[in-house]
Formats: sequence, structure tokens, C-alpha cells
Amino acid sequence: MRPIGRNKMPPAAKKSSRGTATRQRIVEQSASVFNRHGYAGTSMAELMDATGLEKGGIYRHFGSKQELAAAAFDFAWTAVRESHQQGLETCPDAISKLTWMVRNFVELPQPLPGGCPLLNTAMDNDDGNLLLRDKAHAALAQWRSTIVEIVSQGLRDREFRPDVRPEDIATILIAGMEGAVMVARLEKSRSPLKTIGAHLHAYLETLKAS
Amino acid sequence: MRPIGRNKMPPAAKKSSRGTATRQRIVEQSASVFNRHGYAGTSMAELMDATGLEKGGIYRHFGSKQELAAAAFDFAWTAVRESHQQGLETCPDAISKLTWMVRNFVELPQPLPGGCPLLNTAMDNDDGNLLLRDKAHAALAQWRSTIVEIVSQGLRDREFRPDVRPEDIATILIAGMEGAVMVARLEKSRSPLKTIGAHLHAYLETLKAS
Amino acid sequence: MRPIGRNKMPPAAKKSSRGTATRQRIVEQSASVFNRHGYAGTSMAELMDATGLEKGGIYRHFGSKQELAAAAFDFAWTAVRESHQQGLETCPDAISKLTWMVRNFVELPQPLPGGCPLLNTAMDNDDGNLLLRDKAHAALAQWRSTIVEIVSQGLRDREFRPDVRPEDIATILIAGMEGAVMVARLEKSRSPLKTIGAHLHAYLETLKAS
Amino acid sequence: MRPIGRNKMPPAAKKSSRGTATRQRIVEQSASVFNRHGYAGTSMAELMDATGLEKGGIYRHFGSKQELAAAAFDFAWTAVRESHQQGLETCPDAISKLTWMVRNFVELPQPLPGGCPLLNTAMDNDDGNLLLRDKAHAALAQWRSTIVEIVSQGLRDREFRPDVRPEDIATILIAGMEGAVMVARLEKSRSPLKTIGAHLHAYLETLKAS
DNA sequence: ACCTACGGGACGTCCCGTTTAT
DNA sequence: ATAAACGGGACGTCCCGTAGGT
Repeated sequence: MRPIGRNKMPPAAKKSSRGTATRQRIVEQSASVFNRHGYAGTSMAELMDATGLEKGGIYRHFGSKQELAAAAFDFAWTAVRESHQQGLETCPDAISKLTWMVRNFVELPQPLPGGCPLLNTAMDNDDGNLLLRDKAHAALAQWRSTIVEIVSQGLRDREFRPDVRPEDIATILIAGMEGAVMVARLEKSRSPLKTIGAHLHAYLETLKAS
Repeated sequence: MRPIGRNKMPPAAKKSSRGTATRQRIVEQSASVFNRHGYAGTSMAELMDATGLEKGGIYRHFGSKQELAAAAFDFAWTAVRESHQQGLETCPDAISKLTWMVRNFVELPQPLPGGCPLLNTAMDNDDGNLLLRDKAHAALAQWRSTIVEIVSQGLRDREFRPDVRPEDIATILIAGMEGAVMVARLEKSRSPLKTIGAHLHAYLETLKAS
Repeated sequence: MRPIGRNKMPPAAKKSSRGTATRQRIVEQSASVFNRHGYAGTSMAELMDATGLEKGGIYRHFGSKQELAAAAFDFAWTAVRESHQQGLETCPDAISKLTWMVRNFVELPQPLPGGCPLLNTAMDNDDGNLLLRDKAHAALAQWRSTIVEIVSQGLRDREFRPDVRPEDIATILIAGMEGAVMVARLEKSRSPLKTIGAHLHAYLETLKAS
Repeated sequence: MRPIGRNKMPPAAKKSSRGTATRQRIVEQSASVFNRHGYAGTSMAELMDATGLEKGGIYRHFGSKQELAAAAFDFAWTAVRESHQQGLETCPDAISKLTWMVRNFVELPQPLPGGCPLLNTAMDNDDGNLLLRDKAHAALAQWRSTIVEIVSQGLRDREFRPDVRPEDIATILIAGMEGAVMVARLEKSRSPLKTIGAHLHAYLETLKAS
């Protein structure tokens, strides 16, 4: 909407301590606001309130609102991803890994208020936000590839029926979970999440090699 | 400072066909913009461009941007719904009805640019838009109830296994399709839709009474 | 300090009613703030508080803070001048006119808080404020010329000793009164004003033609 | 947010002549800037220019801008006072002392650029500068008491008419001279000073005991 | 139905006074 | 004593949604 404008780069490489801590604080506190209100829906004034800093204090650490939003998305997505993956390494095989991932998604409390940052960002229909759109795209690709990886390993281990296609499994799991989040949000109820969780568990069972 | 909702009521029902036609034109052309940019992301200026009218011309027909957005959502949802239902009445039984509905969703060209207005509106994380949020909620409820109706009829007709729960079917279908839309949008590809379509078709098959 | 920058001219000629009234309100309420805090010492935020408007509301009517300050000074000086001149026309001769003017200055309540806008503006040592400096200069010249006029008329009427020099009388009256204001402000007491009032009255008596 | 007055006390008294000399240099060079631009109108950057030091170099000697301004005012007022008093001790009686003081004020070149620091500081309408305001108040009181002292001595010596009131003389002299400075500044001319000088000389004559 | 005025408020830049690390 | 980092906050532009006047 507004021509992007070359901001003078804020200190790219940081070594000190106070500023770095402040920057981190800004990111964390902003992430929650962005996730609840969207990029365009979040004003600098809200960010000032959330961080307790003035405009100058924020703009010292980030060249633009968009840059801050990008950092906030990274932070949010990392948190969400860690929540998804939590305990995954203890699962012995691919199917239990996927089951566990769905379980994490459905049962764990959301790591930051406002729901899934991937869904929120993907749907934040602002034209110019190519940066944010790309980040969401990359996050989805990463998530997808994690699942593809697990399924591929499972295929190699003959856990799955040989006709199982890893990309399709990823699509079905991700779409199911994200769609459930959307329905849950609109209906203000967690039960759609549980329903989808059960459905996907059952579905994964059907993929086992006979 | 500024009293809210103090708009004098614009002529709700007009008899003159000229005015009514203009109003309808505004709704249709605005719906596309709202669906692409979201409520907050759409400015009156864009609406002026889309309709070819001046601000005053639009405000003659709608008391506020929000009122127009509500009308636009109604229009959009009606169009989408008709697309979903198209040809449904020719289906002989519940399962084919549901299959056909999924098919419509996956294969038909989207009735208006910007994707599913329900998903878009649900995710348009703006605080104050209670009106719009309610409309999205109602639309989801209506969609859900349509599916529940079909499944219930199917149960009565012993098409389905008796343990099938209509509400769950609705959740699974809707979440799957909407999630697929979101993935498709982010990946700029229709293939996630096809994948989910195939998945849901197969899933519906498993519900058949043995 | 800050390069002046060509603001696009706000509506130079006004015809309407609402905006004009708002503009006047802004001027009046700002005048008090400027007179108390000085030009540089007054922030737009204070002006927003004082007027109850937002930044955009103020900048619609004035192209810059400086422009607003100029209008506020005009308003303030007019008010002060009217206070000085009040009842002057009923005085029969030059000496009583001058005596009355001093009396007004010393005894009347100050028309707007913060003291004499001429003194305040003259001492507001900001470099770039040529506009304001000029206005103060012009105000002083006007005041001086009013006194010169009265004395000249008195000379023509043989009220004064013939060696009286109008310009000097003006200087003595103005400097005495303004100096008294400064002392009064610093000592937070009106008594310096009274003292100077009495001194100037006595002084004027000594000028009478024998 | 920012705790005020948390400056760690800078070394108040230094023994090293090097540091003391630097401190004195800063005070002298800053005094001129403060006297020309006012407290708020003077930036640390200007002070850096004037002193040839970096910010840190200044802050090594003064805990805050305000502290430096206070020292600068003291320096300035001492200089001005010395100029006023110069040669006063050689005057044989009270009237000639006062006449000489006025003469010094009117004819001597100003000891530092920017005019009278008392007037400037008194009119520097900044709210929070209580420190500076108090200093100006004290300077005025000192000046006033000097004059009162002289007049009182003169009364005791029967130089003056017995109805002369020392406090009033002080007010009349100070207000007249300071008012003249203000007019002179605005008109960029020294002639108002001369006019007031002549006026006050004549006035003092009228106070002589008959 | 147009056009313009109106007041709101977001955004980002600049620079200020101060603190910290050298 | 320097130099850079820090957080504060003022300023002014732009554009938004809305209200009137024509």
C-alpha cells in the first residue's frame, strides 16, 4: 500500500547485551499482538503499549513495522514448531511420530495467543506483505518437508503400504489440522480439534502395511 | 469522541429499480474486493475504483463501510453456497450428495476471486467486526447443518454405518476442505485441493454400511 | 533548526462554518498554551490535549506548528491590546489617556494566562522563528506608535512641555511596564506592577506644560 | 519509565588542575550558547560544537544538561554583575553609585552575547526548570538587595528625601533597565537603553534631599 | 450522485539527552 | 575523552471513513 521505502539498516550485527535483550523482548511481546490482530490490524501504538517502549525505542531495533513483523513471525513459528515436535524424538517409528504430532497439535495448549501463526499469516490478505507471505510459505514448506521426511523413512522401513505418497499424507494432515483450527476458532470450541485428531489417527492406521 | 453508529439509517428498501440496481452493482463489485483484501485491508478508495462511484455515491446506499461489507459477505456466501450445492438435488443418496459436494468444492472454479469468503472472513482478525464475525459464524453453522441433515437422512436410510456421527462428518469435511484451501493458497497450486478431494471421497466410502 | 519545508497550503480562503469555528477554537486554546510554555516549549501533543483534537485535525487548519503559533500570537496580542485600550476613548486629553493606559496595564487581570505575549515572544530565544519574531516586532511598533500618536496630539494641544519627545515617552512607558511584568513574574507578586504604575503616573505629571 | 535524577554524582570537586580547567572552559563556552538560545533551545550538539568536546567529555564533568546550565548561569550572572558594579566603589555617595550603575548597564558592552542572562532565564518559560528559575530568582534578589543597601545608606546619610522607599527605587531601576533591554532587543537598537538611562538619571535627581 | 471539507490516527524519521563500552 | 548504542518523543505527511453541501 505504502511504497516500501529504503530504511537505513538498523544495526545488522549485534554484539552488546542491553540492546539485544530489548530487541528480543520486543519480538516476543509483539508476536502475541501480531498473531491476534494481523499485520495491518496491528498499529505501532499497540506495539508501544505491549512493549512499554516509545516509537523511537522500537524503530531503533527494527527498520520498519514489516521487519518487526517478520521477526515476530519467526519467533512465533519457532515456538509453535517446538510445540508440535515436542517428544517426537522418543517415538520409535514413523506412524507413532505422526500420531504424536497430531496429538501435540490437538491437545497441547497453544504456545501463543491468537491461534496458529501460519494460518493467520497465510490469510492476512494484505497485498504488499511479500516478506510475510514468503515467510509463511517457507514455514509451510518446512512443516510439509518434516512430514514427508518421516513418511519416507517409514516407507523405507516398510511401515506403510507401498502406495502411500508422502506429499499427500503431508497435505492431508496439515489441511485437516489447520482447517480444524479455523472451525474451532469460529465456533469457539475445541471439539472440532478433537474430532479431527481422532479422524487423523484412524486415517494413519489405515496406512499401515498389511 | 466520535459517537459510533450514529449514521442516519439509509433507505433500507428502495422501490425504484434504478437505485436498487445500483445498490446491487455496488455489492457485487465490492464483494470481490473485500474477499481479496479483507475488511480492514479494503479502503473506500478501492471500493470507489471497483464501483466507479464516488464516496458519496456509495454512502447513499450504505450507512457505513461495515454495512456494505456485511451485504458483500452475504452476496459472496450465497454465491459460494450455490456453487457447492449445484447439482446436488440430482444425487440419489446421501453419500453421493456428499461426494458431489466435495467434488463441487474441489473442481468448480471459485465463484469469486480471493478464495473462500468464509475462511477469509473468519481469519480477518479485526477486533470490532462483530457483525462480520457473526455472519461468518452463521454461515458456518448453516453449512454444517446442511451436511448434518444429509448424513442424518443417510442414517435413517441405513446408508451409513450406525456409529457414524453427523456432526463429526460435517467437521471433517469442512475442516478438510477449508484447510486445503489455505494450503492451496499458500502454495499457489490446486493440487492440495485434489488431494483432499480424493482423501475425502475415500473416507466417505469407509462410512458405508457394510 | 529544521529546514522549513514547503507545506501545501491549507485552505487559504474559507467560506464554510464548521471548519472556521474549529479553526478559531484551535487558535484560542493554543494561544494560552503557547503563552505559557513558549513556542519550542509547546509540543503538538500539548496542543492536541488543549484542543481535544488529533494531530490530523489540527494540521488540516494550519500548515505547520509555526503557522498556528503565529495565529495564536495574533489572537493573544489582540486580546491584550484591547485590554490596554479599554475605556481609552472616554479620556478627554492625552495625559489622562496615557495614565489610563498604564492603569489598565497594571490593574486589569491579564487577558490570557502566562503574562504578556509580547514579552514572552520577544524573549523566546528560538533561532528560526523569524515569523514570530517579526510579529512581535510589529506588535511593539504598533504599541509604540499608539503612544507616539497620543503624545503628538497632546503636544499639538499644548498639554505637554514643548521639549517632550513622543518616541522617548513611548520607550519609557513600554520599558517600565514590561520590565515590571518580568520582575513581577520572577517574584510572583503584583507589587512591582503597582510600584511602576505609581512611578509612571508621577512621571507623566512632570511632563505637563507649566 | 526513565527514573529521573538517577545520575551518579560526578566528581564535584576535582583537585587536578587539568580537569578543573576543562570544566571551566565548558562553563564559559556553554554560557554564551545558553544565553543566546535558552535552556530548551540549546542542544547538547550545540554545546559539543561550542566546546569542541564530545558528549561524553561534557558528561564527565556535569551529571546532566541542567547541571551544566546552572553552572553556566552562575558564570554569566557573575560576569554581568561585575560589569554592573565596575567602578562603583570609587563613587562617593549613594546617588552617584546608582547613577554609575545605570551608566554601566546602559553604556558598557554586554559581557556575554545574548543580552541579560537574568531576563533571558526569567522568561525561559520551561516548566520543569525549577533549578534555573530559582537561580534567576536569587540573582534578582541579590541585585535588588544591592540597590536597597545603597539607598538605605543614602537615607541614613540624608542624601535622599526622607519619603524615598528603597524597595521601590530598586523596582523602578531594575524594571526600567530590563524593560529597555527587551525593547532594544526587539528593535535591534541601543537607543532605548540610552533613553531609559537618561530617564533614570533624571529620576534619581528628583530624589535628592532638597 | 459528486465533490470537498472534516477530524482521526497510523507511520516513520529525526534528533534529543543519557548511558555504556572502550 | 571518544564513540556508539539506547530509548524518548516531537513533528508532519498521508490517507482513512464520514458528513455536508450542491
